[in-house]
Amino acid sequence: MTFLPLRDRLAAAVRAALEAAQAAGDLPPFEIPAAVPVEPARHAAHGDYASPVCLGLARVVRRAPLQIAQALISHLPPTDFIGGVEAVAPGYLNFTLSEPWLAQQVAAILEAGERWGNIALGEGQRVQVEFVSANPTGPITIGSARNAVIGDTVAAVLEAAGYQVEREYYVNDAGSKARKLAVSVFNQYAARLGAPVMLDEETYPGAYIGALAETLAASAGRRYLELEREAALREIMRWAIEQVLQTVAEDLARLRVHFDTWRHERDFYAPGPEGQPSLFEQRLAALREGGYIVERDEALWFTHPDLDKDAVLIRSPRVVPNPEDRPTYLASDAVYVWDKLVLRGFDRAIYVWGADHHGDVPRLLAVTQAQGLDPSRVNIILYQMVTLLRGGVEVRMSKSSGEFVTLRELVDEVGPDPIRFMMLTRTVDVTLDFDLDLAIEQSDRNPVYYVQYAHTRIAGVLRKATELGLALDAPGDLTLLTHPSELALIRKMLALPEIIALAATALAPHHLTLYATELAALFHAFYRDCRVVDPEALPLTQARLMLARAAQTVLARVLHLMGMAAPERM
RNA sequence: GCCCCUGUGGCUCAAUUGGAUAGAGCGUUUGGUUGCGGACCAAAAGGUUUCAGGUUCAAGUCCUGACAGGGGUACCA
Repeated sequence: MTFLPLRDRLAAAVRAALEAAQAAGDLPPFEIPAAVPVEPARHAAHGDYASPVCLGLARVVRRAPLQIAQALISHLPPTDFIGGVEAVAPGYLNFTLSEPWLAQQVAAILEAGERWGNIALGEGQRVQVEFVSANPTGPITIGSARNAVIGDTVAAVLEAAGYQVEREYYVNDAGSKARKLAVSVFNQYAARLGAPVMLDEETYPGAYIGALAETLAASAGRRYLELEREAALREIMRWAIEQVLQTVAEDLARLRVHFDTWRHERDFYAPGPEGQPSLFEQRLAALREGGYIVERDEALWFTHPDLDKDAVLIRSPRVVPNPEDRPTYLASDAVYVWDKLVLRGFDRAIYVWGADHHGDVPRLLAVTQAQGLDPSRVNIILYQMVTLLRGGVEVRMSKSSGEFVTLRELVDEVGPDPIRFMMLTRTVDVTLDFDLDLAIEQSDRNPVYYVQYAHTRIAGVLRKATELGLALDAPGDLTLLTHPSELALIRKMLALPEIIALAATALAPHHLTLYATELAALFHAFYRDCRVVDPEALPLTQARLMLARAAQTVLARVLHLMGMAAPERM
């Protein structure tokens, strides 16, 4: 069950009016724009929606915008939802929704339930959202929390918008970071058993390394000391990464983030079945055939006219001892985008990257194009960094120094709801200060609880009604809903489909927090102005109970889209 | 140097992607319930959207150039 956003329905009506006016000779022939603009009115005096289409048409039609608007009004097709239209200087068409129609929509929302807001925008296209994908070399940090929340919420929004979505975590287990993890574990393992350590390689200092080494020593004894060094490292690497991934999955689950698939970079370099070349070798051959590979200083480079540099390294014997095993990230990116768009057949691939990776964007798009794929099928969400504030002071973090706040600590301290909400309050383009004290604080300064409180408050009203013996699902006379606060609440509930369209199109999940806050505010205003449970006025009570239930449903829907709980009590 | 993001009331941010009178929260000031949960609501003050040009019927939004803050610019990922 899907719904057409009201603005789309209005745009269709305006388009029909344009065509009818032309057919009737009231407007000269001209090409009607592909997209007829309609937007929510910013001021109540302008009605509910406004279309500036006539302003832009004035030149081609060679007539004053206001005249065009007036001509359109008489040709507007009859609809049940338009209550009034006005042509206003300098040429706007202002629409007011029909109030009786608005009141009836409460029933439609109740019938839709948590499907309210679903739209058909995606037309069933398959989209992969790949996010977090942090190096599996240690616990998830708070920096990845923003990534996780953005990715998961974008995925949820796209699902609501009619896409088939898969959530994927890309496991970087083929690079030097993975080796560093293996060496780190090996060294502490060896030290525990009194064996010499490898001093010539960098290691991670975190306490979790010690825990891994402890487990390894307990389960494997001296086995890895007796193995050839590189073979031991390879095995330890594989084992350690699986261990880390397990805790990564657990930590993210505490934030209510789950993945459908975990794709391992290493698989791109494994030989194919029956001695076929690896996926990487296959893609490398294709790129070479396209003339995108140059050889220089014993290394392979990717070159493309769209790059600002003349070439980017794709494989070199100097990166690491075993170049067959360990190419650069660009090599993997090339294989991976092919894997997504061709081998697994996604229509679109969405990447969620921290802004520190912005330099990689042109490379990924170039290497996509170089393989004959349309780069517009690749969308990269770049989000700015998070700074964690405690007591008003920035908490500096660095994984390589071992000083960081883990996601697990954060979730344990403040719970998933404040984290998810606060990570979504701003556009991805803005650096985010995460105020730990505010997140923990359970007061009216904390915006997180404002929305949840509205949901809780409705639950309280419904409990009260039940105590008085009222049936919550009894049909009420919705025509009794005429109070401005009632209608304002309904108007906002009806806007959900277009909010989802907006968030899905722009890949901008922050619109949800804004919408949820506005919806909550309108419920609170309704609650103040209109007593719901009134034994002296039972018909009105039944109608308002329907409205309250509908509002609760929409609030719950938005909270769930954001991955938050919709509590009955707080 | 080059690339990316940002600059909007005291503070933190929105603005449906180029539309009319730029909106919220926090903070400040002043009020509100002998009634469904006060984690609520109302009112007031507070703005030349960093600056200078340009495009357009229309610019916070697009273009050019400054200025300021952040990030990136490895044969790391």
